[in-house]
Amino acid sequence: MVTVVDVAQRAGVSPTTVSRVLLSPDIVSPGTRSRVLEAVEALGYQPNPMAQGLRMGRGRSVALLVGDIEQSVYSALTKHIQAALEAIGLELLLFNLGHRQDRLRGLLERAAALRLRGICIASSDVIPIRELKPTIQGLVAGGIPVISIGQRLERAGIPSVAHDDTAGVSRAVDYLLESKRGPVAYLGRIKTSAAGRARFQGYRQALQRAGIAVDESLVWESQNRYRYEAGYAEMSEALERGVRVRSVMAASDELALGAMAAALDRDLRVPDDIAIIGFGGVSWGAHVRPALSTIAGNPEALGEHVRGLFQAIEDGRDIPLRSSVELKLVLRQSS
Amino acid sequence: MVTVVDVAQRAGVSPTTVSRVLLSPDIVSPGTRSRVLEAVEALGYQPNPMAQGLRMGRGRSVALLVGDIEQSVYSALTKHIQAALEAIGLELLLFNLGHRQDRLRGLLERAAALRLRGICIASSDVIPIRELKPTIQGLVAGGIPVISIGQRLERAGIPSVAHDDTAGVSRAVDYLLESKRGPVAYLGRIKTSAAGRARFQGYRQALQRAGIAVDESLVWESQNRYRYEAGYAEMSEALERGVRVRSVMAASDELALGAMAAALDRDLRVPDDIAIIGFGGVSWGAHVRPALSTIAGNPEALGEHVRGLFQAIEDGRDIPLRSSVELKLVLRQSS
DNA sequence: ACGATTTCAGTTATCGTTACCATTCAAGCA
DNA sequence: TGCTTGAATGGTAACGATAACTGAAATCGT
Repeated sequence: MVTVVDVAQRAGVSPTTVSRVLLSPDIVSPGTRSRVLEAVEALGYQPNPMAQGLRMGRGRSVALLVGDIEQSVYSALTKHIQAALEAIGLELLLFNLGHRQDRLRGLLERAAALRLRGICIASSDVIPIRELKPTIQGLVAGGIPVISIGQRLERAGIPSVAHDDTAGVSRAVDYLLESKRGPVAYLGRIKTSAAGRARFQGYRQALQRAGIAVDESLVWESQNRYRYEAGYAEMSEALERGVRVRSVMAASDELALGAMAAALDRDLRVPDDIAIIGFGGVSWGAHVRPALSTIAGNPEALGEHVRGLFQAIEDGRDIPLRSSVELKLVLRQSS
Repeated sequence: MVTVVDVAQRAGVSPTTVSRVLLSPDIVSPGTRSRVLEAVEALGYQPNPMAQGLRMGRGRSVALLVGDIEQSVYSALTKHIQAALEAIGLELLLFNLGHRQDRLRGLLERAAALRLRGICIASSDVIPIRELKPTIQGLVAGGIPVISIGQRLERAGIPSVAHDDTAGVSRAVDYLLESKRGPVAYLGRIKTSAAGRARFQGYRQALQRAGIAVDESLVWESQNRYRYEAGYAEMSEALERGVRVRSVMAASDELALGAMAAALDRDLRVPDDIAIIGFGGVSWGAHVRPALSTIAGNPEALGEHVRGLFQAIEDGRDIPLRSSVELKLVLRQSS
């Protein structure tokens, strides 16, 4: 492998100068600079990141701790974060949490030794933040920024970038209300997570604006996470009970699909008998029949924000504790 | 941060001994060893990976070059590969190719400088292998193994682990034939990729075993990759033409879903009028109505194989140029 | 035209670890 | 006993890069 010394020899300068040309070109005279650059080019020199990392006290990789890469929300996010980091010359070290808290803890403890450039936590699972806070503060104090994506952790002092769930759901419920189909039900977990609360809050806000009181029999609080079966079960149950409902705002696309399947299995027509809007904007939503209307996330914008944050960090600027990204309402066949 | 020197002082030995305890414990006397271990424990020492990497000439990270992490095949694979690598103390550096050849090339060229432990290419896209071969050979010669996952590149000398597509499709077509519904169509790209050829080969083998000649009007060669719209278009067209067909073997789940939608849109019943089996085993296949029968991949087994390969590499053993993983036929409602 | 300041490049030390060689000491053997 | 052999450990020099310091030349102001 070709090293700084090789380049230096070829350019007739010292290794330091080579380093300078690469890191802060403006403090080197134009003549020397171009000679060095030429040598770099000719020899195909690429700095050894481990030597750099050792010397500078930190590497070029950012760890992404993701809830479950297999879920499309996370894989989409991962894709854009990777692109965003690559755009500013950083690498993505991927760790799949698989929804296990102990792994998060362990990873966070290893992080300092890894000399990471930063840590992104992208998980919608409940994070034992109280317990983790000292570890995280230690990391931040040691120069390793920790940010949360998709889950608001700003109250714990962790810069967070997330979608504005309340506004998104609110807009979708507005739409369902405007179509004047009758009662709108809400399907999703509410109390178990901040995101759940935020989404439900959007539902309440929309009803409130329309001057409608929340009917408890139309709030179906699914217990079994955000999965398909729960949606199917809740919808089936409501239909069994004979609840009068013309549209459903589901807090996830899986739930929505489950609810839709339950309705279809009972020979109800979607959207004629029941309109359904999901949340998440997963790609398969467009391919099921009827195609699922949904409140889609904007992973690209999320990625851009992350890029902005890291760029700010690199430049030594302060970063905001809270940033929001707008969701968008994607209307397809189901509503 | 605590270093070897700190540990050495506390244990009353030299840094060399500490290093030895950690890397080859058996050449240190039990007494010293336990004293060192105790000091490591007490101080919470964690080796600096960059210093190690610099000294030893390579790091602990493996790059995964993935076609498109957003596709569930790849995200599932990524998940298991990450777990497999972590199990042997390696880290996963993720790069999303986004189906762009130039990126693959660029990444491969940067790889040597990154001092990677290895490179996994997981892409079903056409790889300009002839052009890339010298670069890859350079990497291998430089001690960085390159392996392919999901695409057979063994003819180019690249160790590959992939599903046995031919056997999988063959088994599924056997099943469709056995149900005696009549003509079985094949839907998918054939000539454009080795995987396409392998899958089609499975179709041919099954027909051949059953003593049936391949009917060209039942072979629908979709041009537009493996996507939904292509499936929809091909199926529609065949139906328009009045082709007599009772079941469809689709080379991807997206194609299958497209074909299914086309059939459904023409008021045909699935599986009663037309049975459909897809390929890929994506998770949403279970959630669409009717639930999609499919030939499912086995990403976990793939991950295990990769772990085996890297373990072998670490141990200095030779690795096989070709390994296969069995697909499994998942029968749901559509067949 | 002379000292003060700036610009530019080189020298040296260091980041934390491990490989190589040297050293010590005990055991084995004739 | 004296010599070889081996096990166990320590000293030191790298790995490849950069930061702090140093020195020389160039620029500046008056």
